[in-house]
Amino acid sequence: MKTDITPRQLEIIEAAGRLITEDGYAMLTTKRLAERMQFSEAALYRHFSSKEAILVSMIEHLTASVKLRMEEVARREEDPEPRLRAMFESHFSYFKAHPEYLMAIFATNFMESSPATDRAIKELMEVMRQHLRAVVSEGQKSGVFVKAIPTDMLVAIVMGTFRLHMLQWRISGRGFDIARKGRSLMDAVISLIGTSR
Amino acid sequence: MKTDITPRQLEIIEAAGRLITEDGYAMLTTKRLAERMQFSEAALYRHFSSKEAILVSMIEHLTASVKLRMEEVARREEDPEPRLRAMFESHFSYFKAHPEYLMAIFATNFMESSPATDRAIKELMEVMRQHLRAVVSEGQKSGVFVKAIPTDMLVAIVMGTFRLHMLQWRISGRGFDIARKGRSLMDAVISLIGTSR
DNA sequence: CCAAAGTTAGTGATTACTAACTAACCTTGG
DNA sequence: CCAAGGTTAGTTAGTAATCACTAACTTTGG
Repeated sequence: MKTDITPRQLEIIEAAGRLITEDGYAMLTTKRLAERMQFSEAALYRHFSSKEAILVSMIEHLTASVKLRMEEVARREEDPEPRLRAMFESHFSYFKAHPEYLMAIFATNFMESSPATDRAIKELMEVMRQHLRAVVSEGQKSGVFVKAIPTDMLVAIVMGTFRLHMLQWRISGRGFDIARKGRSLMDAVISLIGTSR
Repeated sequence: MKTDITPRQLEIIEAAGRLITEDGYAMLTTKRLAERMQFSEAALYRHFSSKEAILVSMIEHLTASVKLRMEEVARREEDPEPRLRAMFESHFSYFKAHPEYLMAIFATNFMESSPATDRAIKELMEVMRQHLRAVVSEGQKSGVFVKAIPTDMLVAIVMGTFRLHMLQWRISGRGFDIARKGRSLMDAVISLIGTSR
């Protein structure tokens, strides 16, 4: 897995993400992407070996960002509950600033279209899950989250709620404040899985 | 919205769903669909006016099924808690029997590819949400579900958990028992949003 | 008999990608 | 110092393959 990327490659990735977020995955064509980049179709292939490579690179870029941000949060916030909150805050502000990567969260539909893309998406989901699992598990140990329910189930509940929130934001055309609404939604979830109530 | 469908149309819809679930949406082409149906491409157009119409018809068919099943459950189970459980039981056994419609749950990704498909998918999500909202709201009124959290948030949590469960089932290649695992996951969710604990 | 459901043989449009060429910008050796 | 050579990033003009879809004709069941 290559994670190093040239500035020009990043521009292309961002443009591709924007196209998908705006008009859907089916509308991401090399022609349209080249138009957006204000250069010819052939120029794309000076930076990427294939269209698939652009997608994979984009998902890997997002994965790297998630890793970085989650590790930063883990360093900043020690206690499970504020840390869980901070993790979502980080996601919300990131996607607010980079809505072009929203599609990667829901990329599961063009899954099975190519093994490489498939793998990259699974990796992204897994990275998110692992970071979530760590904090939830710790919270259970320290007694702030309920112990009666298996860690993986709590993780599934939290992650599922987060994903649906992102999806509804996207469906609404980003028509509401993802951070504000997300904060209160996550407050609700945390209060539910919390032991204090 | 047309919901009446010929037997032959249903066969085509099922074949299309199977193709998408097996190989991804990008692999649903008129050529491959015709091959599956063991007839020529042109024959497709004796039953549907366009490829888009097939998709829309498929989603509407699923929507109709959801409506029917949820109404049946509402008639069978009065109390909110067992009714919520029965709703998910119904979904699990339905998708177990008809995995070809799984993609429609995640269809939100190829949204914006066409307005008609877009509308049909939104309608499906809305129908599911409304049935869920009804039972959750009733449970809050009767005091079996927590009142401190707004209905719509509880609905988002339950629905998000359900969707992620379905997604993981799909990612795993339907490699586990969706009903068994789903039952305990939903037990966990219901215990969390319940007032008894 | 005729309509419903199939066939063959195409259509133009679009797709991702490539070959061949070039202008501008390093790098390096005499 | 400076020119020869190499690299980078662009260009134009294609390519074969595939796409959804159609026209015109045929078969068949009630």
